[in-house]
Amino acid sequence: MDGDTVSLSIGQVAERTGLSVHALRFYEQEGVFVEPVRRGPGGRRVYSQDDVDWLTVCIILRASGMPLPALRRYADLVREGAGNEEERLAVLREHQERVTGQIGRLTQCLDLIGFKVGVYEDLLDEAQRAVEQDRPRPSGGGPAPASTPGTSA
Amino acid sequence: MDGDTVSLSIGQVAERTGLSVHALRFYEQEGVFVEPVRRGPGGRRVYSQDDVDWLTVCIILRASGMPLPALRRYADLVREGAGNEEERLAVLREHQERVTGQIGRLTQCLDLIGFKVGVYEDLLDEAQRAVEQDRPRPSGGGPAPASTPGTSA
DNA sequence: CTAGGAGCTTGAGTCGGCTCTAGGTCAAGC
DNA sequence: GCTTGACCTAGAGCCGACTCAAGCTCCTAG
Repeated sequence: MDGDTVSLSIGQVAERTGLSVHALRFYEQEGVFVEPVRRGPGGRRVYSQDDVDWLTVCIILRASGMPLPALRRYADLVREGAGNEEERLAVLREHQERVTGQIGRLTQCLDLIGFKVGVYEDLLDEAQRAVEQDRPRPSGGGPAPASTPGTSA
Repeated sequence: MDGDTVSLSIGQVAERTGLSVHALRFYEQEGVFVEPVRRGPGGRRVYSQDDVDWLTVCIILRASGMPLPALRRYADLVREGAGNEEERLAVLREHQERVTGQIGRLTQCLDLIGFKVGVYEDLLDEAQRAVEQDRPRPSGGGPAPASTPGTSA
């Protein structure tokens, strides 16, 4: 790999990961990196391609809701080296389940939202049709909207 | 409906919605309710079945990541009464897209996680097979795990 | 030689969404 | 009369994950 041949400043890493320089320093402090971040002249951080690759994974895990402590734990295990693959797997599996569950819950919510969107679309469609036919909407006898917040709002 | 016939204390509502009494008071303060919560003797809150139904919707919207301000806006529109259905629809559609996007992103993340889980499973499978055959694992020549954090860790 | 820009550290501030505390009212039961 | 328990208000505190500010060191260009 070319992990050794590239060396990036914090600004460059921020640019290509989308993380802020603040977040990068924060992550370092939180022990998210596998290797301690190297330092160049003047104490400046020097990142390798491997660091960026690792960050890419981290970003994905974070984006899917893995809490920082779990991420740190995972980094700890990787840092320890070979021999703890079961534990790494456990961390990943736990997160996998979290995400699967979350997707399931969101999908359920989406059903309800879709249903309500449909209700309002129908409502507006009808109103629109009434207008187009130059037939004033019945204002007293029709189905009264918003009378039962739980189902119609 | 039986919205008028039931009247519940804050504790009962907490019990049947799963929200805490704190959260209920907080939501009220944040303007999440459509009707101002009625008060009984001694200034105690009295909730109707409609309130509980509305809360059920709120819980689903919150669970799918709708921010409180959006929820309040939606409640505001419903409170205003008929005539603003387009706006309600807009709020719902916006949220619908948020959720769809979120599910998409989570699904992508899940792909990567599944991939990594698979890698570790294979790794451990192999190790297990080696042990069962009473054949000591090669410790120097095999594929070295964790050498490229981005893909193997 | 000085101004700008990127980086450094430490520590404080922010935001969303609750959660908890303090101090008080009220009704029921012993 | 006293305790208990559910409720009230106002306001403080907490958690996670950043984000920002102050005050410093460098290096480079004009």
